[in-house]
Amino acid sequence: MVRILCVAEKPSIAKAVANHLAGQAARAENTRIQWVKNYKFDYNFQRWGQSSVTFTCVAGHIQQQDFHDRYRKWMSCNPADLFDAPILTSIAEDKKGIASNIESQARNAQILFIWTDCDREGEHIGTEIRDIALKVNPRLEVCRARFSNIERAHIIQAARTPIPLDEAQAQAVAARIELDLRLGAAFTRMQTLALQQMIPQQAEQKKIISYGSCQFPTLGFVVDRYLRVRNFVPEPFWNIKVVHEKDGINVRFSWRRVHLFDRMAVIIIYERCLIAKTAKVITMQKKPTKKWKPLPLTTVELQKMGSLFLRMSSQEVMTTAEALYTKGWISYPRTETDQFDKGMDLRKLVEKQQQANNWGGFAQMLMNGGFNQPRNGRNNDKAHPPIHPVNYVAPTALNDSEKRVYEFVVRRFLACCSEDAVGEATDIEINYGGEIFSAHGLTVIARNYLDVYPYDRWESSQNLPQYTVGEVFEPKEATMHDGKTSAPGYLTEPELIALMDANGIGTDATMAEHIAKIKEREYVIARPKGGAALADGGNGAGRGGARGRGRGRGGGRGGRGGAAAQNGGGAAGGVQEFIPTTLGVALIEGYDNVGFETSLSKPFLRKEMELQMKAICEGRSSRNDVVQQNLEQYRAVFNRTTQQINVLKAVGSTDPKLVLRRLLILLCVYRPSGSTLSGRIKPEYFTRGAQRSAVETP
DNA sequence: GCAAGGTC
Repeated sequence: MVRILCVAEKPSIAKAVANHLAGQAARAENTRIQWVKNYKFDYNFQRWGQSSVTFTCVAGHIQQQDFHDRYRKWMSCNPADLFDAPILTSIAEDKKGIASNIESQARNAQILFIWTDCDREGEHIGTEIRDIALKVNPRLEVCRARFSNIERAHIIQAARTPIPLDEAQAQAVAARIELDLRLGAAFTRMQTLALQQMIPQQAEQKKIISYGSCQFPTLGFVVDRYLRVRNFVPEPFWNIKVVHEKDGINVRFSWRRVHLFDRMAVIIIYERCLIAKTAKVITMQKKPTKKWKPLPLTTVELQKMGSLFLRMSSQEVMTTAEALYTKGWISYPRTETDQFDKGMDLRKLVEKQQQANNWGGFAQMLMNGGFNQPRNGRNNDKAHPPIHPVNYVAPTALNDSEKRVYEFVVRRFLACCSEDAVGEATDIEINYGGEIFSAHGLTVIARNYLDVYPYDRWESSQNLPQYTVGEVFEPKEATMHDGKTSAPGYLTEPELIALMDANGIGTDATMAEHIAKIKEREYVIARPKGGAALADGGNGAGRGGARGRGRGRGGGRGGRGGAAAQNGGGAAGGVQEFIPTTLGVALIEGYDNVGFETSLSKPFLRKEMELQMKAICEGRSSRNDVVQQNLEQYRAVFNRTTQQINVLKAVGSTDPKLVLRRLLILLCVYRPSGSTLSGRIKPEYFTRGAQRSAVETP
């Protein structure tokens, strides 16, 4: 029989695929690594016939790259040398056991069949596995499986039609790895060595001042918003409100123009209304409306909702979700997919939740005919299904944060399998002195999914009385009001995640880490939203007024803290907001003003790298070209920055308090245009959209 | 003492 070695990217895939192919629970041999098993069974492959199979796995990347010893010590070389210092590839210390398992299994095999995830990183991991195996057995025939989920039929089809590894994709990843390492190390050392001594706090604690292609843009978003808040100048506005009493109900009409920034104009319009005396109904509409149930859960959405409603940081949410996954309660928590595969038996999963105290009744209702197929979003990573519960677990078996995350995952899943909420909307429009005013009402008729999903709110407003078109009435009140626009809030964690996602900063699995990193580096501090009072007086008075300003806040999910209270009690809303430290602002401002068109803090560089990786994948570019071209560009920034810091040092300030101030000013000396730290509004980036692209607004 | 990516 042919001997075939199959290797998956992670234990769960190895187990699932092995069992599918074996047609039963495959025999699992223990290895020296606790979570890695070698599954043994026979299988009749279309290509090789009846075969003896060993199915094992790795756990992500196996190799690691680092500089030679000579360059590894910080003081052993100039940081600039890292742009072309030789890089060593070796087996990562904690992967030695995994590598030797592959080696010993490969010795006996004739064919290496790779089952890593079908994405770029998976392709690279595949080449790592191949290289290790070929070293001990050069005659191995190597191929990979193409699969996008672990449904039985799909897996069997993949086993039938192996394809070659995609060399180009692996090369693209190799380019990314090399650039991240060289640039990260070079800039981190340079910044730290040059700036640490100038900042007493950093020097005392030997704090690193790191640079990374993801952490810097992440910091950039926080600083960007901070400057918007700081530079915000409230603008006074005026508006008109109309009230009419009918059937004992006070109907409040709001102005279609919302508000105007010209007091005189509003006075004139207001007088026209008063002179007109009566208003005429021009629209009276009642129409059915819906609030759509949520989409199937992706990682990004889990992190956003988690930091909004579960009183946890996105990193805690992820750590907890991973624990729940490892214990077998929820599915793989790293996925971009918001569509359930048609073939998936969702009812079976709903069924398991019937025994729950809190939502069991709802699950039963779904089983008794209430079930609806979930909506489909636009994303499918072809690797993993949306996050969903795979088994029921009693809350008593979970710790506090696990309880909250599990509950959220289950409720979200049940909501997806439920029905949209149904309501009736009433819209009334009146013409009053030539101006249009409107009133909007909502009656919720059937809550449906909302019953199991307290994180969404949709409530009936006051019932509006019946009007008829053409009806004329005299308003009870018409009043003119003034207000002023209010500053946006500091960036919250869910908003930051949305920005990172929309601009392709990090992956769903790493975004939370980058956020944690800029906290750890003391580039930003996190605090509960609305903690200390803002200079502008917060959100109170002018909330409605902010609508007309166009440049609003990013996420647009401001006022929904309420559901947190329903869900587990305690303080409503645990949303964190981020404020950059002086150091954080200095770094971003500094690089923004080094004098290059695109700053290191902007997401475009990452986006650019993404495009170049794509070019490698499509054969339009090569790994070497991309690496060299990028290194050249960054070297210019590196040299310029080093120069500027040297200028700063030459000043020889001894007053530590003034040093940072100087740093800011000096770093700004070379800026091309007349922008300064104060009084500048930078572009706000994409906050929505599945496309992973950054757009520089003019 | 550096990065970001995978995963346990």
